[in-house]
Amino acid sequence: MRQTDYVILGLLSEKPLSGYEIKKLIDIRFRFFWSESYGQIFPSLKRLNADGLIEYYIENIGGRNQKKYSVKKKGLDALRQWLMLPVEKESIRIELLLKMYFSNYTDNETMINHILKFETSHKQDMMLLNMFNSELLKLQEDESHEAILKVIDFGLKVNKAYVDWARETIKFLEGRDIK
Amino acid sequence: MRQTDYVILGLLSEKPLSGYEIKKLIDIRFRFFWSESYGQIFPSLKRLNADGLIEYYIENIGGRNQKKYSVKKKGLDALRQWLMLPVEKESIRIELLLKMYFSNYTDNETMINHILKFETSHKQDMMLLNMFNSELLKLQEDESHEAILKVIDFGLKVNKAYVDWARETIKFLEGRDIK
DNA sequence: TGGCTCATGTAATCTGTTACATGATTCT
DNA sequence: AGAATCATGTAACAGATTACATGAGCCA
Repeated sequence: MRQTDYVILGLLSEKPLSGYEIKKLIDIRFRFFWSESYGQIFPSLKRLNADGLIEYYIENIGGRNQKKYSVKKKGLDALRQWLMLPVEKESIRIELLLKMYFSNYTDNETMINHILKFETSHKQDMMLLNMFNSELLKLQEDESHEAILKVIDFGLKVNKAYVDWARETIKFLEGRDIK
Repeated sequence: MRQTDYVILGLLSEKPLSGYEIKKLIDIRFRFFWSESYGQIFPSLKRLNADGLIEYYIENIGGRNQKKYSVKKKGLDALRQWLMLPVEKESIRIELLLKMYFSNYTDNETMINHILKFETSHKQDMMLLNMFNSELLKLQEDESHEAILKVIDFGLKVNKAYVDWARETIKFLEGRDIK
């Protein structure tokens, strides 16, 4: 059992999904802290099914076939076990900071452009997070989306830090440019 | 040429280093945004040397042999080229957020403990960053450590966001506990 | 003397991405 | 008709970690 397996079990615990839908969900909801490729998702579904943690039925929506997977008791048990296990150290790789660190070997303009792209991309993320946030608040089902709201809040805080840093650093580099 | 190669070229551009020293530097200075294992570093040094981007001499310090690598012109050129290339999208995997997202399948106490560990670890990171920061300021060589200070500032901002979130979320979960 | 850190390195394994194949449906 | 999206899947490759091997000097 690897991390991909648990992400899938977790998502299926909400409602039955196809591999394709799982990929889309991860890309949208988890974009700022997780990612998976088809090359991970489909083999994982195959294994989980073979091991009796999930099952599927073929659903036909508008003449289109989908393999809808749902989680079985054994799968939920595995999910619960995993949730109690110590959290793996997060893995983070930010090439931009590497380039910033060694930036005395390039010019200000290059670095400013790199950071501008970074800023734009994370402003985008913040917008998406804000949208997702207000959608959840609208539902107001009293049913605990609280945990999810906390995850969104994490994203907003961290992305704000990113964007703030980018702004300040661009200003700093521009200021140095004039001299 | 992969990312590991450029990290090494960048570090060697400051001063000659052994593979062992490179590993230590990355673990300490880059800990909050990068990591490399020996299984990446040593083969990379071998390749870079074979391709004429770096060279080495054996240094004997206190009877202990070290292969000190230094970067050659071809290596610096490669570094400069890479700095101008578009920045790779950062890759981030935070298992804690996955567990938070699915936390309705476990109890508050478990989650609080997970988050406490996270908080402690990132407070530690902040302390290290602050130390590194004041050391650099002391040097005050006027020689531009500015870029490095900016990298540290990034770390401080992001880790502060982590710790703030952790504090708030623990409070929230504890509050829910009493009810 | 035994354990720790220094120091270099590799092989096996695992993880993850990319590119491709296939085919149906929907949209323009 | 042709392009885009839906949908499932795999093989090849690339990237990265882990565990191990080896050996020397340092410290208690």
